[in-house]
Amino acid sequence: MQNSLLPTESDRGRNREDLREHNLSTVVGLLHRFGTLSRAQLTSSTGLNRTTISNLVAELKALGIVFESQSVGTTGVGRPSVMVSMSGDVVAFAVNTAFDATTVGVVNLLGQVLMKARRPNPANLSPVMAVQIANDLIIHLRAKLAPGTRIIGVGVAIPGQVKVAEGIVRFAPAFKWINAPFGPMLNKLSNLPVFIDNDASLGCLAERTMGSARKYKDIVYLFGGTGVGGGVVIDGKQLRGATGYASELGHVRISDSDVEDHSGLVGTLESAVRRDNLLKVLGLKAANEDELEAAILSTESQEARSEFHTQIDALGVGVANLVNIFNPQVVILSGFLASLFKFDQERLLAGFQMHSLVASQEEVVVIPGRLNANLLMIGASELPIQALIEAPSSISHMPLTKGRKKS
Amino acid sequence: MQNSLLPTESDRGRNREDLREHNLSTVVGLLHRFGTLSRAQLTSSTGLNRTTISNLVAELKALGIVFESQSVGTTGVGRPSVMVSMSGDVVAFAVNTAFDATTVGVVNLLGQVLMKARRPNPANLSPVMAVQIANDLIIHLRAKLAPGTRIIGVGVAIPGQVKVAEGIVRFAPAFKWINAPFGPMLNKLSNLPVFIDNDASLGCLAERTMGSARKYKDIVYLFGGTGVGGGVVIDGKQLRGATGYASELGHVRISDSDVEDHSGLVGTLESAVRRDNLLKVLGLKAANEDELEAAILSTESQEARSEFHTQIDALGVGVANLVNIFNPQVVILSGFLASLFKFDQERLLAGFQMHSLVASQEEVVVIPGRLNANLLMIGASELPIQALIEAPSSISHMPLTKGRKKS
DNA sequence: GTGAGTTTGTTGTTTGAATTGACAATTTAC
DNA sequence: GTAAATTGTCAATTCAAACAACAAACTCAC
Repeated sequence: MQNSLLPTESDRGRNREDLREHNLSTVVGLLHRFGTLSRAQLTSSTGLNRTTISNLVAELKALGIVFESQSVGTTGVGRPSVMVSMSGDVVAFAVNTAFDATTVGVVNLLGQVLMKARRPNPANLSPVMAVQIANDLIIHLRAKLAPGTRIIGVGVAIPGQVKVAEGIVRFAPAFKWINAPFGPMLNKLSNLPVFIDNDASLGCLAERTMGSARKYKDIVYLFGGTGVGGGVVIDGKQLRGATGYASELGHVRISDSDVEDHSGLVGTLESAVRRDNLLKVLGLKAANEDELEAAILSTESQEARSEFHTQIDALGVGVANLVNIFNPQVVILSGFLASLFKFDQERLLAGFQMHSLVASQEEVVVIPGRLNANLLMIGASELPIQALIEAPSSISHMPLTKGRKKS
Repeated sequence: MQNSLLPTESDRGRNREDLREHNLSTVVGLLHRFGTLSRAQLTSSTGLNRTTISNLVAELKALGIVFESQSVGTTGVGRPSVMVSMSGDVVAFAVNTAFDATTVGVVNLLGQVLMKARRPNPANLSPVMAVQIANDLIIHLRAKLAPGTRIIGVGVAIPGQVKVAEGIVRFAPAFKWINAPFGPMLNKLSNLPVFIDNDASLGCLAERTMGSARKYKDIVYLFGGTGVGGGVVIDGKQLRGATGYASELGHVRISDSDVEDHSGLVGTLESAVRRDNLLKVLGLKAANEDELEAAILSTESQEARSEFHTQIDALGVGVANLVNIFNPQVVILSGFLASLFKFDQERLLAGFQMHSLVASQEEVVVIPGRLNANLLMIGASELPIQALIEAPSSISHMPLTKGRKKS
């Protein structure tokens, strides 16, 4: 065999166990998206036999991932079907290490944020300190969990480029981190499986699971915060790239300008569409999302409105480029990009249409994101949840909180 | 159930038949990539049992997709393993409807082009005429096929945007076609399964299967012909987008210029990196690939070299953008883009590095394409071949050429 | 209220793809 | 020539999904 052409993981064959795991995975995935489904609905969605669904659900019940309940209300003729729901006793920790503060949340399998804790970050936050803070908050929340709660892992959202497979933060400009092994360190402290990814990519996952993009499977997502980040979902799967750095949509060069963005690249979308300029023309020192949006939508200043128009035009080019490249079903604008969108939707769409191919633009919708406060909590929790969905029986190795739950 | 959240195809469960088909598919896919493998190699690559591989190969042999032969030469200790190869009796037709001519080829499962036929296109080629010409050439070649040859379908490369699922050419600027149902028409005439896609996307597939990108599974491909087209492979799978228009990488706006490209978009990569300008500064009226490359590499004209530099700088920006977006393992430059790359590789790489993120650029290689003459023959044939790989047992429904083959 | 019709859950049986174990075949190494 | 190693083959086993038959629980028409 030519040793330069090695067979990859996808060349593996499948046996009966893989078949079973796949079907378990399919059921868990459906329940995660839909919350509660009847066994009859699972049967028709999966195309599997009644008996098989019955067995699969029984196994998931034994694993503690789902529970069954009687259907309430009328459902039509015939024997009412048993309802299957995600267990509330299975949770993931979500960590968002942002510039100003670290937030940790407890999220259940339905994407509900059960608890949250926040601690401000010190200046010059080092990776070690960041991991320590995250772990402290995890310990704090873990103590409050009901006895018998099963923890499937920790998902971490980082404002920077992440080597996903190894859990290494390759470069986080906000903290000036280079090659910080955040994942392995937090794993060692917390003794839990840790998954890390870029914050914007996780925002995209959140909108797909619980937000504006639930209906879609080909999604381009742009988030405007300090900088501009992005996420992409293709055929239901997150775009990660060879090493996990993909979907840096803010760093696409769209003009000849030599204005720098936060990573030092010139003429990029992030260099043209920027929150700091919005604050400046609005005369604001600082503002949260809602305050900024209110100011944008209410200002009468011509200077400010002119700046909005400039930024909207640049955003239109950025969106057009991404539509030409990805031909998505939907483009989600989040953060202050959603505010710009609301300020002058027509202008944005006109600019977008001017710069994208007719065919690609005709079936795409551009809409604002829906999630705000819990965006990154939900997004980060998706990482361990997706891992659970891919291999449901792995849950039997996960730790259980001390104490005994009433059965 | 919320009817706005319908379960999709990927929510289907799997049964034993799907399991079998998947394993057959895995074996065929390996053989397509590697040509010939021993049963022992198949066993270790797939992780399946010896007995299972034996059964799978026997079934594929019965389907006529593979054949077995004794291993030649020494292979080490132990009983020598039986070699398994792709059958030479199974072929696909490849159609390339280009501006000046239509080319049809016969390609076997190993990606070898067995025969080729070409006919110039008349001016103002209509879709009906194009289909007629393609079908004539198919009939011509079909008559020459050895008796007993099995035909799995037709793959068509079109210079334009294609609604892949429906086989409709949405827009082909070279022919001024709009919504031409090329696929259904050719299917009706030829009575064969027809698959259509954009030519650059198929060039990408070809380089992945038989060319420079064989080793990689995350690939960005740029082709410079009349215009600039692109193709993307993510984790071994072609990027198609929601309707099939994805990877229009030439139409990404990279500057403030208002120069139009062939689709009327301004400031795009295609508007800046253009063959016609190269020909002009070189004083050429027309040239094939090799002539153009020779002229580029040998000219002493300062005006020409200055134009090359301008185009290379634009190409550097384009490549940087794509690396930021996709984080691929490799970027393949094909057509005259490969010639520009060869003209001044350092300048291109320097420009690319200036405009891409450090992390994303550090593990990517930029290389020229390797396939030339048969690029689109191989690429187009990949469409029916991929369909066969996905569902190997479907071959039993495929037509056989008349006559009886010696068994 | 009753019975017909409909849909779902359950139980026991069947099916078939992959695996296992035992043994034969064929090579290399000494 | 014999031992060790690797591969092919056959019979038996395993087990996830499907199937068939029946029971359970509902709606609807009367």
